[in-house]
Amino acid sequence: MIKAITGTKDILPEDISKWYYVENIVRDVFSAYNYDEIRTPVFEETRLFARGIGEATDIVSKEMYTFTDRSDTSVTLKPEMTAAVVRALIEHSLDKKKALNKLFYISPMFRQERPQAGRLRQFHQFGAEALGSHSPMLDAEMIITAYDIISKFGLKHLQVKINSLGVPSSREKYKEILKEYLNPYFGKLSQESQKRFDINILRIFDSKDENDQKIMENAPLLIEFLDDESLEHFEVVKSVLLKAGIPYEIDPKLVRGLDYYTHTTFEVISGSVGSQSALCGGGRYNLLVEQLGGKDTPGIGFAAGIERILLACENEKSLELEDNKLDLYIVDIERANAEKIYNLALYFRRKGLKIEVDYAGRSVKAQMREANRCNARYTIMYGGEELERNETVLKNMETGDQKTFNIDDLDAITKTIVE
RNA sequence: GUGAUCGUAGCUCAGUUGGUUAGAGCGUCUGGUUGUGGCCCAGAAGGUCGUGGGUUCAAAUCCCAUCGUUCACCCCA
Repeated sequence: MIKAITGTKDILPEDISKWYYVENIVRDVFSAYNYDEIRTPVFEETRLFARGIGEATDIVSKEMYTFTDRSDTSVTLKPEMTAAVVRALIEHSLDKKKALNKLFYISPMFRQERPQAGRLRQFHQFGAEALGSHSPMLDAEMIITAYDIISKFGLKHLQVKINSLGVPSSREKYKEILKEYLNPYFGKLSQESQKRFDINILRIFDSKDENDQKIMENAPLLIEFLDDESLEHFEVVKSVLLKAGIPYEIDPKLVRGLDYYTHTTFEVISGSVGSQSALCGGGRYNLLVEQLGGKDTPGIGFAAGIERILLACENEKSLELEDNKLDLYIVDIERANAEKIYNLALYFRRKGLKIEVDYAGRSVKAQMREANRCNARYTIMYGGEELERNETVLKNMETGDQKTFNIDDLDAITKTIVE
């Protein structure tokens, strides 16, 4: 048997209503904040991601689906969306047509990691990118938008964490200070953290090792070394969030792994998805557009994992989905009127009603069972002596009531069903 | 990439110290008289016991390999 690739999942009909539910909310809320949808190809030239995300990041160095196509171009299935959106912005000069571009997307992403709860190799994200403004109001708005969307799924115990990474120069300075602080403890750090010391020292804050955490308790924090402008920017973000009633907390240890972040970073965390608790993550990236060959354009964005959100919703049983109901099932009493019944079905279907009939010539009992399984609101019992009198029976499946109609009076039948 | 875990019908699982034709519940299909569902009852279909080797008179059960699952680490949404 050929199976789906490791880390990929079929979304079966029984689950599709959840996806519609999520996607509808996402589109509605983004629309309220005046975001327009953008769709980019699933694959791009490899160097876009290498340059945009950072050669040294885990995503680029060991997680991308990269291959050469038949014309020897190295292409990569998109592992995240920001670089692709920025590429499109530059390529189509969107920044010149409009001062501020507010874009959202819903799209599959690909990363070759070991699957676990809340992590797949093909997974789906929705997210947004706003390009063209330095305003801290926009940072706050982005966080509010993300929070608004996720709140609509009825999840409890959400945490919003924010931090500021400042500008690269102060961050570099800070890294040196952190190195000085950690040097005496180096031998006591966990192996993982010893590696991080050189590769990405900020990540040591994230360590799950108890001893590491103890050492980091008294470490100097990046936020203490921010320049005045970054601090002021951060102050505005916080005050807007406060007024909007977003229950945020400042997490000086919140470090994002992608190279392009500057200033504000944030995450929305849920306690009900297992170990991969970040439902959503994002931040400001003022240098990325220029880095990818565009004009100096500030940007900010976030991405949210749809599978993780659905996992949280399932664990909290927070989604209230309506049953998928069939309007009408037409039962062929004598199993001899297939063609007439099909035409009848056609009539109702073209009226926009959801109709099913039996294709297997089964017994009335079997057809009724099938109607029931389909959650049919009504059945028509077609045939028999009623048909001889040019009549047919409409049965309400919930109450069991039956009404007789003239077979030609389809309007009356439609009316009853629609009501 | 590392560690652990599990792999028996469509689904959830049972299968005793290796011993005859591998079981249950749910689901599916049919039927419980002539044209009516949800409950109930009866019957039927459905399994290369993940795959490949090995040990043994005998393997779903023991050993090895391999593929896959799940969870965690790393990292990230």
